[in-house]
Amino acid sequence: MYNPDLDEDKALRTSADRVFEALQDAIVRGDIAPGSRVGETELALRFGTSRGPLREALRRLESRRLVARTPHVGIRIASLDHAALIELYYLREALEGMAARLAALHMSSDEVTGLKDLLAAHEQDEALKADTAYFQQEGDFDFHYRVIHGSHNTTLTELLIGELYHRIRMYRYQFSAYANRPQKAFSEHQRIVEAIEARDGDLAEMLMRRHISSARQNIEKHLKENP
Amino acid sequence: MYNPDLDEDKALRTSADRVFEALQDAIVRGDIAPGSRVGETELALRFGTSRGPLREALRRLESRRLVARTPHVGIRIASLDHAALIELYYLREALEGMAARLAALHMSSDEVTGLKDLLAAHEQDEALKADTAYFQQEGDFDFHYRVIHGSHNTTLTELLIGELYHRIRMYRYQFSAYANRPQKAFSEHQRIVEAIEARDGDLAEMLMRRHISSARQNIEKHLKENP
DNA sequence: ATTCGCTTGATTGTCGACAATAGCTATTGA
DNA sequence: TCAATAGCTATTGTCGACAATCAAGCGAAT
Repeated sequence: MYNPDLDEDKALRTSADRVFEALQDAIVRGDIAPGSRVGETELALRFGTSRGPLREALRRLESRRLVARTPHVGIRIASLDHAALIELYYLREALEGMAARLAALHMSSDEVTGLKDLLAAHEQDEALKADTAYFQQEGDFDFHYRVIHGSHNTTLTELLIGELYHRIRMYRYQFSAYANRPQKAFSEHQRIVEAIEARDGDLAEMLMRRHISSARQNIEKHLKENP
Repeated sequence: MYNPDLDEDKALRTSADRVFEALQDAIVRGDIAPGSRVGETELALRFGTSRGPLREALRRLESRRLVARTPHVGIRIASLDHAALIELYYLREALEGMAARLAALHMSSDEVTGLKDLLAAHEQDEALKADTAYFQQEGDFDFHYRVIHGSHNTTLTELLIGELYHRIRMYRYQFSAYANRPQKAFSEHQRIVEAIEARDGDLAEMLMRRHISSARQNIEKHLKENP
């Protein structure tokens, strides 16, 4: 799977950058219990550094809402609540809808070809054929990453990939496998690519918004059935 | 004018928080030249603290893209380029369009009344009557703040107000007064409020998107004429 | 018994010193 | 004269120690 932070060329040299990366991964993957309080000394020891660089990493994670901090008390790992997850999907609907519109206008023909090839590869995927949730977990991100990058709007890309997607990934790790109907999602992906290839920005935006909106409704329905 | 960071209740006690606030303001207002390199010791002295808290503040400002940092070299104040400004307006179009849609669905009747009162007050504003740019600088933010809050989507609100608006304010301070046709903007605001009052989410979103889109086109036209 | 206040312990906030890296300068050789 | 290298200097990265603050536990008084 594509990892956005690898784009920051040059190995993350400073200790603060390393611990930022490692801690973010630990939080996203759930290695540290969501909502739990953790001490700075404990974390510094765990990641093999001192409290100085650790605190710098914490401030960046605070900006990404992956940890919450209260002065003189300590830090708390972000907890997952359903309301915030739904809110994130509204954000995705707006932002990725715009990304699809811009992708239809600005993607190079090479990028469009690459996107079509990606979908062709997905079509051969065994997990997709079996209608398993696996496709959603991995291939879905690839598709959305490509469309977002295709917008050629670096601010939009950095915002979606650099800040919001980590939270979405965290939710997926926690409540895994929503029965997201991979085959339905796949056909929606195909229609979006067709609109992009036709350079129809309006249609691409509308289809992407529907795609994400129905994913949200699916989650809401799932949450209503399983309290 | 409304300042979002005042919402974080309790006075910003820690030194890192104070310098974060102060430095952000200095950057936004242009007190520190955009694109200039600044030393950590120099900044620490200027804000009356040591390098520890200062570096924590810098990491948060780095997340907000107000400073850029290269390891072992130093930090550089964010520079303003026109391409990024245009990109920001596409983001605003998507996000504030969604905010207007949600505001139409979720705003309380008291909030709608308050919004109408705000517009009535703007109508009496001397600067607006004279079609001066001043209205755009201050009153415009108030209106947008209220709509964004009216969405009752805290993730969306924090993203727009906490992170993106500082960059927009920085641009406004730099290339001040775009001749944004305040009276035209005001009538657009009125139509948006009417749609919200009618609980017409589709219309509210469409009007907000047009409003921001035409502001962007106005800037693009202005930039084309003045290289 | 309950509540208020104090003491104590632990954790966070801050600072100054030391180590490491990058960029600049000067020197030397062709 | 120019280029390359080596040393130097200034700045950033890291660490450990000290100070400040909060929370919990204990005790006493109503």
